[in-house]
Order: sequence, then structure tokens, then C-alpha cells
Amino acid sequence: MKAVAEPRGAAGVRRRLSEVIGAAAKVFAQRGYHGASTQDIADVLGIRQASLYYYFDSKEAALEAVCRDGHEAYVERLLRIARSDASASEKVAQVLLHHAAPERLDFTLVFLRERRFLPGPARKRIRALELRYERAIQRIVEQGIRSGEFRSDLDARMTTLALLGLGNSAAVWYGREPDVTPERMLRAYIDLLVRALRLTH
Amino acid sequence: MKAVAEPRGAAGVRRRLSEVIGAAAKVFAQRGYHGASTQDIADVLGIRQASLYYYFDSKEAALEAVCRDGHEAYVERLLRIARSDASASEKVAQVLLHHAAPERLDFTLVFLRERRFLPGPARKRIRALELRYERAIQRIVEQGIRSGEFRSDLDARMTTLALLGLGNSAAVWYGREPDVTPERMLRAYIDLLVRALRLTH
DNA sequence: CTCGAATTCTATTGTGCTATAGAATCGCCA
DNA sequence: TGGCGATTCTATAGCACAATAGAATTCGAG
Repeated sequence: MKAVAEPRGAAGVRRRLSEVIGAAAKVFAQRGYHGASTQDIADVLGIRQASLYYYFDSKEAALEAVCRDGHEAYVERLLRIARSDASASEKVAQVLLHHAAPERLDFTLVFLRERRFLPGPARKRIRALELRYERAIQRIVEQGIRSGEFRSDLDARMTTLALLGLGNSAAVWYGREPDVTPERMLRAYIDLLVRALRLTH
Repeated sequence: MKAVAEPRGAAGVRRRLSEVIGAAAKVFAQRGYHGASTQDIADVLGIRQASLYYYFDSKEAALEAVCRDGHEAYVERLLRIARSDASASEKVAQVLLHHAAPERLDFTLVFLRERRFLPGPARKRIRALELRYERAIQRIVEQGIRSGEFRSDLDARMTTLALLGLGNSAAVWYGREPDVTPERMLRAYIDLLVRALRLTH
């Protein structure tokens, strides 16, 4: 899997760094942060363990990079959905679709499970990203309530957490349950949620 | 927290073992299995690190004990709910209430996050418990569908996973979100799920 | 073809952790 | 009280790991 003779422009530099972060994400996702060794990451890249320290000051810094890298793209896609002029129901569906998309699953899983092992300052930085994400979802829910599309007795905060919880659980189940395809799971989850939020008439 | 001069009958023996398992659960929940050292567990108990090996053959065995201990009680309570003659909706509510009950949270969190680090044979043994649990929930959902209480177009398997996912996410959020009390969260979750499953009329 | 920066390498240090061996202590019961 | 099993202790082996220092190599730009 080693990249042979990659051109070395500024783009090449960034790409190589992404590869390294990707390798860390893969290994952290599989073995957990503390269960993974820097040697494991180096093996994926086909380089020596010590060479990793050209890219990271420490193993913890690698974890932060994985968490940040993974979540930044996430936040961005979410904000695009939130800004669209779709109905609240459609937005909820799209949020679930994107949140539990099986691409970059390694990053998602590492973020979900391992971010708590970040040292204090790094955890705070990641937490800030997280809050933007949660608040964007909550605004969608509140929009749905205000517009009369959703039930007015919803607890917006709890509903947000439910949406996140469902999405996260989907990510966890891919790869563990062979009969669970993302399509089947997402269809069921979206259906469930939208029915639960909408006014019954 | 050290037990001073505990009487040593057969009951005392079992209780001491429970204390040791409880200490392991606490430490594994806090730091993760690989992030926790046997020294950490010994510190909680006020004994020496090596003394733990009187109770366990290995750290992995301790993890299995925590997972088993935690989940066995879980399965038992669930089966009692399943056998009751309550309606499917009531059962779903009770399952969520019990599943996300904040007692023995350490055991739950360790089971959710760390069981995947068990070595093959042990993981298989734990997986068997898990399947009993999932199947019991799925039977409740199917009962609700057959009786006409729930929508007939539900995907019972996905619905089961949704219920589990919601319950698990609740467990994860206790202690992370200060404004989330178990009561508030469970009320919202139960309301959401029951509305989503019931026939609308 | 050469210079220099980017990248990877070799070699090593020190630390922390699991697990084992065997000695010492504790507390119940005869 | 003395013995015995249950429990905890001291001491240490042995390994895996993160991280540093500095040398060697690679590759594109000029």
C-alpha cells in the first residue's frame, strides 16, 4: 500500500499527510487508541515506526488529527444541508443519510469512541466542533416545530440527541451485522424518526 | 473503599469477587480496557497489583467477567419484561427504561465499548448472551406487529436495532451532558419510539 | 548535475505494564 | 490455641511501546 515515488508538490505533501492520518484512523478504529501501537500505523504505511514522528509530535497528536479531520468534513456537509431550503422532514432524512454514511467510517468510529482519550486542551478543541454540529441539528428540529411540521410538544434537545444516537448506532452496526445493509438500516431509521416527529393527522 | 475485616463465609467470598469485578468495571469504563492498567484496578481496591491475579488469570479474563456479570443481570431483567402480559407498547417503554437505567452504568459502558477486545472464544461466549437479548426485544416488536398494535410495515429487525441504539446512546450520554437527566431523556425517547411504532389513526 | 529541503532510516533510551514465584498474613474452626 | 485454607504481599522477569537523535536517502528545482 506504500505510495511509490509520489510527486512532491504542495498538493503531494498534503496528500501524503492525509494518507498517514488515514492509516492512523484505520488502526485506531480497529484496535482502539490505546490498543494500537505506532508500529501498527507504520506497518499500514510500509514505513518504520520512528518515521511517523516526522508527521506527528506524539501519538495523541495523531488522534487529534484523526478526530479533527473526520469531523470537519462532517460539520461542513451538515451545514450545507441545514442551509438548504428543504422541509424540516427532508432535512432530518438527509442528516441521517449523511451522518450514517458508510464512507470514512474509520474516522467516524474513532471520533465516537476514542476522542475521550484526548488530553484536556485537545478535547476542548474537538468539543467545539461537536457543539456546532449538535446545534445545527437542533436548529433543524426547532425549525420543524416552529413551522408546524413537527409536533409542538417535542423536546428539541432530546430529539436532537435521539437523532444523533440513532445515527451513531448505525455507524457502529455496519460491519458487525452482516444482514444490515446501510440502505435497509437508513430507510428504517429515517422512516421511524420522521413518523415520530411529524404531527399525526 | 477498602473492605476491612469482612467475614469470610461463602457469601463473603462471592461478595469480595464482586467488589473486584466492580473495581475492574469502574476502571475499564473510565480509561478503556487498553488504557487501564491492573495497577489502576488494584488502587481502587487498596491492594497490590499482583494480588489481583488471585481472582483472575489475566486482564482479559477480568474484562470477560465484567462483560458477563453486567450482561447477565441485563438479560434476566429483560426476559422478565418480555414474559409479562403487558402490551407491546408498554413493554417497549419498560425495555428502554431498564436498558438505559443509570445503575451499573460502568458495566454497561464496558460491555458496549470494550467487549470487542475480548479474544475470540470469550467474545463468542459474550455474543451468545447478546443474541438472547436482541432476540427477546425483536419478539416484543413482532408481537406488537402481529397484535395490530404496531404498524404492519415495520422492519422488525431494524426496529430492534433502533431501540437498542437509542438505549445505548442514552447510556453514553449520562455523565457527558449535564442538562440531561435520565428522566428527561427516557421520557423523550420512549415517547418518540412509541409514536413511531404505533399505528396512527 | 547539483543543491537543498523533504522524507525515511538506524539505533537506542527509558518507562510502564502483565504476569509469575514464592513468602507472609489473616481469620475461621476444631 | 494451633492448624489450614484463603488472601495479600514482596520481588522480579521480560516484553512492548513511545519518543529522541542524528545519519542517510530521495526528488524536484534550477
